[in-house]
Amino acid sequence: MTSDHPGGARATPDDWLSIGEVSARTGAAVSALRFYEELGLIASERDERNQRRYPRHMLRRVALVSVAKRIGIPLQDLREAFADVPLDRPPSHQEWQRASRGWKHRLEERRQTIERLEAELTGCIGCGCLSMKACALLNPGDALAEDGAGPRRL
Amino acid sequence: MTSDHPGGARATPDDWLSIGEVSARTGAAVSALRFYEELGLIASERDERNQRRYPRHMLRRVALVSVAKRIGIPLQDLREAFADVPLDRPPSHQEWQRASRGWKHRLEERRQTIERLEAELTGCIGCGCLSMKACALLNPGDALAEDGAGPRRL
DNA sequence: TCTTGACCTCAAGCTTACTTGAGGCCGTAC
DNA sequence: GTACGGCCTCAAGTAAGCTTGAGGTCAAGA
Repeated sequence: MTSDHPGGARATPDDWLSIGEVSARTGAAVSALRFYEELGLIASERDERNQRRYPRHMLRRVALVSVAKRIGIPLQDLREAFADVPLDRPPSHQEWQRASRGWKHRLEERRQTIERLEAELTGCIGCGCLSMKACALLNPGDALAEDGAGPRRL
Repeated sequence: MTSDHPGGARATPDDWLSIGEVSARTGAAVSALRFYEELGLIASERDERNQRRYPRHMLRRVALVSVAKRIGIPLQDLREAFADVPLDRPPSHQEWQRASRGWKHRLEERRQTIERLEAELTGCIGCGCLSMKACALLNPGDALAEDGAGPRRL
């Protein structure tokens, strides 16, 4: 999708990127790209020399993978989130939007978790974390240590 | 744990938690706790039967480890961030504060990364991500794809 | 007395996310 | 023509973060 509308054909030669080009432009290692392909996270076609050729829209997928990696979300989750976005053609605006929204939701969750932790840690800084019972960091939402541990030195 | 204040000594028997107790109260698996100890992230003493005994303040360290894990920050980073906080005694208010602040900073960075990504993804949703050049997601701060890929539709 | 449960060690195994290495093809530059 | 760079495959290795398994100790309950 690069040149202007040569009209018609979906892919003129220039539309395709080699694995090295994709690597250079996304920052992902060549070996990582091959690996992502194995996982079905991205896809490529082959040229007459059996070399991978990537359509431009694949850059976006690679970027998503890098993002997931950067913030520690498992690639498997990414796969699920973008399962409905086609790999074999540029996704439609709508397809992309739908998946993006789900993914954004995922990011929001992640951010909120961190925000909560930040707040808790701020509390801990304030209290010096000497009050173990009150420390939210110590009681992460679920298993509250409430077995009457008795007084701690304050 | 559990009984109240037998008073005085820094460590009356009741002040110490078994590995099973720590596991129950932090949610970390027993095997994980042993692993964290190997890494030097937490520490324990032994009782007369060679079983691990954890001082209460260790719960906080375990909580920190769980947090790091939850948000995908490598344990090695945690180790560095809390390197100056002693393992062999309850950290002083000051020691804890200093390390906590560094760690909070780390959390903030993480959150900001995610916020940026969220914003970028929102942009992508808005634009349908058809404009590759403008897509921040595709150009994560560094390697900009500026090789004159020519106009894209839209 | 025997069993059960909680703990111990050490070694091996597993998952995720890749990297590295060996061996080989092809096209271009010197 | 040969060296080089970029690509290919397949297998093995690596690092992080644990879990699982084998084999053993000890104390308390039926």
